[in-house]
Amino acid sequence: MRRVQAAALDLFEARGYDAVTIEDIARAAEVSAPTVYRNFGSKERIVLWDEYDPSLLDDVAARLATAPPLAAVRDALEAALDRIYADDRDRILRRTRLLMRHPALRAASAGDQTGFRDALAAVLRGRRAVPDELDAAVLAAAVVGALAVAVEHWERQDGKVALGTILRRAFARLEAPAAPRRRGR
Amino acid sequence: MRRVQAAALDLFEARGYDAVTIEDIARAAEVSAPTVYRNFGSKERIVLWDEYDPSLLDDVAARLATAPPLAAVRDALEAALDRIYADDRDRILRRTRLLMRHPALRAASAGDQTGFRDALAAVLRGRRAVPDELDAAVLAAAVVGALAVAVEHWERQDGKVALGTILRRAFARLEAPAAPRRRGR
DNA sequence: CAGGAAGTGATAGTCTCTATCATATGAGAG
DNA sequence: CTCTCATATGATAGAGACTATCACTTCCTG
Repeated sequence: MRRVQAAALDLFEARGYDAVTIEDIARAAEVSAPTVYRNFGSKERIVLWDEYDPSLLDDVAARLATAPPLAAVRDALEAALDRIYADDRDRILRRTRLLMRHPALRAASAGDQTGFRDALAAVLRGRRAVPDELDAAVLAAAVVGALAVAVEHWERQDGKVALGTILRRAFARLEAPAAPRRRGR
Repeated sequence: MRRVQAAALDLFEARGYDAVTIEDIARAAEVSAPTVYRNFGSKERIVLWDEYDPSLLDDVAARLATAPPLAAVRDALEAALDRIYADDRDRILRRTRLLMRHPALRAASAGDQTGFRDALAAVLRGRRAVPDELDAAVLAAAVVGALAVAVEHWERQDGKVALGTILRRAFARLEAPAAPRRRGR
């Protein structure tokens, strides 16, 4: 599967997402087209595959016992980031770059974020950290939005500024949304 | 175009989104299939068409002169809502219902929200209300997320609670994200 | 009335994605 | 070693979304 994704990323970067067919990818990865679909389900999923870490929500739930909601999510995200940053940084950067340049991929990614938002809201409510349904959903949406914005900001600078740093700045803004001014960057 | 959308909504509700082909819609609306594509561009757009109001961003920009960012966006949204609520409430409810039940539509809608988020961030920055790029993007993402969550909450209750009320509650949560408790609902 | 712009329908074709079937590969039971 | 079953793969056929092109109509303008 990694071989298929790697071959697909190469082709997409070389020729553009729309100009590459599933047949091309299958041929480059030395598998058949139906196999690609069995593994990934759709063309977009080849790029989006592996985007999320299922243990992240467990970590959030654990941290909710001692920390306020926003801090719990922020710290869990930073910890997850540290874990994968060393190994997968370049691959994530490549995928994010593709993602931001092709509307079909952006839409699919945004759909994934909605799913993650719902899962996060369920954790916030389940742990009684934010009992009200609407409140939990609003917080989860804000958090997921901040994460997405941070990743896009990171990509726009070619990954030169550590993603953890940007994420902290984004969360700081979330925690004090009404205060437009902060110290100089 | 309204005739095509109305016919499509009827068919989607009766048979389910996936079971209806463009040919079916074209036949029901008494046009040809290529015409449907020329007008809407894609199957999802038939449902999503007319979702946004271009003058909304101008209104936000105007309000930024006198109000803080969150209040400006909130008031502009409520005003826009009041304007369309009387006429289009039922149609929006039907479309939202379809939207939440079919992953392809959810993803497309989420992609639109990303576009709206970027446009809103540009307005916040352009008016010097939130000069920093990341700050503006975080705020815009939080706002768009809150709006989406409010609309979904509204649909989940079959539109029985006024959308404006839900939106105000969502924004109240955004403005004080660190305070988990509020007065009883 | 002539000519041009814009919208429509018809047709053909590409590509994504699904379903089905046959085949191969590998693990465990006898 | 062989039989059996489960799983993965490939090949094929097909539906349907979407694009491109062409011819035709309509309507607007000079």
